[in-house]
Amino acid sequence: MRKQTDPPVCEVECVHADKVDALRPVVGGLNGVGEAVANLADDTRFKVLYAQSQSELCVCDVAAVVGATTAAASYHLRLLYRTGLVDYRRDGRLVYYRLSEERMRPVLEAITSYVLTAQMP
Amino acid sequence: MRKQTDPPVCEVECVHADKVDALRPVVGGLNGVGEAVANLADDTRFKVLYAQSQSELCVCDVAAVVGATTAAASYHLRLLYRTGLVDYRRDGRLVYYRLSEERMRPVLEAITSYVLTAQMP
DNA sequence: TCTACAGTCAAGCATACGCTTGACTGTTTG
DNA sequence: CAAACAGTCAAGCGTATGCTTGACTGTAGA
Repeated sequence: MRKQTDPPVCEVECVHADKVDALRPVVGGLNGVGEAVANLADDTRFKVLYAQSQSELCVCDVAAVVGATTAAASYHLRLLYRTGLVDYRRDGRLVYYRLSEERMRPVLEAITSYVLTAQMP
Repeated sequence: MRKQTDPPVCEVECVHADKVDALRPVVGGLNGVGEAVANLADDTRFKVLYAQSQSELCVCDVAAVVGATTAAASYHLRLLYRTGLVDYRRDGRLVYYRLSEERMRPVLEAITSYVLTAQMP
């Protein structure tokens, strides 16, 4: 409960209760969105994931494509694997990763499209 | 240049030069994608931006919708404004923010769709 | 003019993150 | 078996980030 002496904070219903009431249930369903998006919120990691949405690649190739060390590439692949976005298979000395969460593909496409059109003149 | 004594790092062309060569130019065009996505990579900030893609809102209402203090809402709105994603207008004591970068809308839709379908049984 | 309120801003804290480093695992080849 | 190599992992670093706090600005109404 809020005390009378608490700092002024707009509470439950504020200036436009209609809009707020309409939006709150929808926005409430977005819990966890930040964590989901965080998997893409880094240049190197986004590139890693994008590359694998295009082609199955070994760690070594991933590193070459995104311009990172194999340790850094492995670090990002591990994160992506732990969150279920990529899967891997071992073939001799090589480990091949690929996108396993196909539902992520439209997100990748929307973002790449956004970034590429941003560079237009 | 790499010295012979450097740690083993897969360099320019690695195991599958064809795939690497095909992907590198595309991936190279994605510089800055992490910074762009970082604007969405937080629960509160994503909700703030999503709410404004649906309706023009004052800071107070934004705070109520996402469940944050006005200071926190203002903090996120400032970031979004500085990166050009939202704009604002003053009306009396209230400040109304709204989505100004319409190209972001498909990205928001793709991500919300991804998050909402993820919660399906 | 005085009070109240919406919003802003800067300082500071606690935490999280990306990457390097160096040691280690597992596999192939001589 | 030994050497070479792809990849993994944990520790540690510098830095960035989200949010609180408290002071401040600008506007409205009594």
